[in-house]
Amino acid sequence: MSNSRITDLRPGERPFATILHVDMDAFFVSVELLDQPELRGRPVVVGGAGERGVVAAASYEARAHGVHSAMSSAQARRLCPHAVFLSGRHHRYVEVSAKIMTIFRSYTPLVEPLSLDEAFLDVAGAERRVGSATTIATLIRQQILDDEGLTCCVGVAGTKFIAKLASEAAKPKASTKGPQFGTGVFVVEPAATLSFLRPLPVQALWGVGPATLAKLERMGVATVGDLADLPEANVVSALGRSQGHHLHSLANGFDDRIVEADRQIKSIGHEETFVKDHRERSTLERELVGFADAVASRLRKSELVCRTVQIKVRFGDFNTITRSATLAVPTDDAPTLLQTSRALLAQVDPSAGVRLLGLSASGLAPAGARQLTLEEAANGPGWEDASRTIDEIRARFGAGSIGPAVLVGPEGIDPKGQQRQQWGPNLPEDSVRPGRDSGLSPR
DNA sequence: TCTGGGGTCCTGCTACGA
DNA sequence: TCTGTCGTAGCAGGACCC
Repeated sequence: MSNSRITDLRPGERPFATILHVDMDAFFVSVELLDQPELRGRPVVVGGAGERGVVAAASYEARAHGVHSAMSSAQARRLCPHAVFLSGRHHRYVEVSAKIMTIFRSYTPLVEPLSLDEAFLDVAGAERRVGSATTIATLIRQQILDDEGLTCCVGVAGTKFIAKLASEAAKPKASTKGPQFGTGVFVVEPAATLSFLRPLPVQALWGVGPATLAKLERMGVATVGDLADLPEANVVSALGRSQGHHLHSLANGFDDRIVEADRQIKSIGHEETFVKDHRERSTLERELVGFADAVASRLRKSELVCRTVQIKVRFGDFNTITRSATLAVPTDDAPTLLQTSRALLAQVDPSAGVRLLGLSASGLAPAGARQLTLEEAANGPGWEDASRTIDEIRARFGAGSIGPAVLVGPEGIDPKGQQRQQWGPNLPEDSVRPGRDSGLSPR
């Protein structure tokens, strides 16, 4: 690396590629194939088992038929009727993800998980001990394969954003002849950043979705290079100051975001799409009991309290509204969340039919920072003791062992917040089937 | 025939106090 | 006392990500 090159570095860019973006291949599907190896080679779809679900992950065999994540389950079934549809086991993915993150942390403490199946790693400090970033990327891939039986792709670059694009370039591609294997590791040296970046379609930029893409297309922007060549003022005028500046910087290869190992969560929520739209307020209020219990439980598990309570209501026509309120005293208890969310729900007319209801808590702070109310100071905490006891019982006997009486049905307690319905409303047990042909018979 | 769940971040508007 | 300005907080909605 010459000195002249170093002076050419863009803000935030390392002189060498030391940032890794690791992305697991079709993670949820791959975990399912570990546990059900007889499904290997077949089109497998995780998610979309219900009527209103969407696809969370698709195997490369399913992708060859045009199935992709976020597609509605109905469309996925039309494109690939012989696929095996699985409803997903979130707890299992969390378990495997934790093992993978442990592997990452054995190389560097600077690990920023983005989701269960991807993370940024800053390996600048590990290079002297282990080897170059490319060597580390190769070692990590091999160890994940050896220890967990899973494959992944790694992008290596001088910034987070380029590393993420690089991992995309390393991925296998689906085709009708089966998956076309990628390189597994793709390195973009800082000197090659612009030549790698400029030909990419502008939607490759992080933050360009359908709405922004439409605006950019109206400006004649098709590639990242097109956007980079525009005066920043034009982009800011079209997209607003923050987004305009951000995207223009990314298009020119500038990205000064660091790998943050200890990012704080900003909100905790739970929402559900119902199998059928609900029109009765009493039904929605009953759902809120479970949501408040789930959110409060997660707040306590994270040792956090919240100041803001928000409900989200999506009607049958997909129109979505939110209502929020800020509490005088931060809380982590279910009765307060329930009382507040019910008051917010009272502002909403559900008669048009509610498709989805959600409850979230934000304005989070460490639980120790909570001030006692005058009442609590005088009488001692009341509900807090009960909440702690509930948490202890759940830790010992499982999430469904105790809960609000109103949620007790013939099957026992329905524990919300266990990711039961992560990819859409579940159908009754006997109507959720893995593919049209039971999913296990030979084709 | 549609469009999940769990998040983050940003923008525009309004209210309010200094 | 009235009016205008400014900063901030709260609220609602939108866009985006995996």
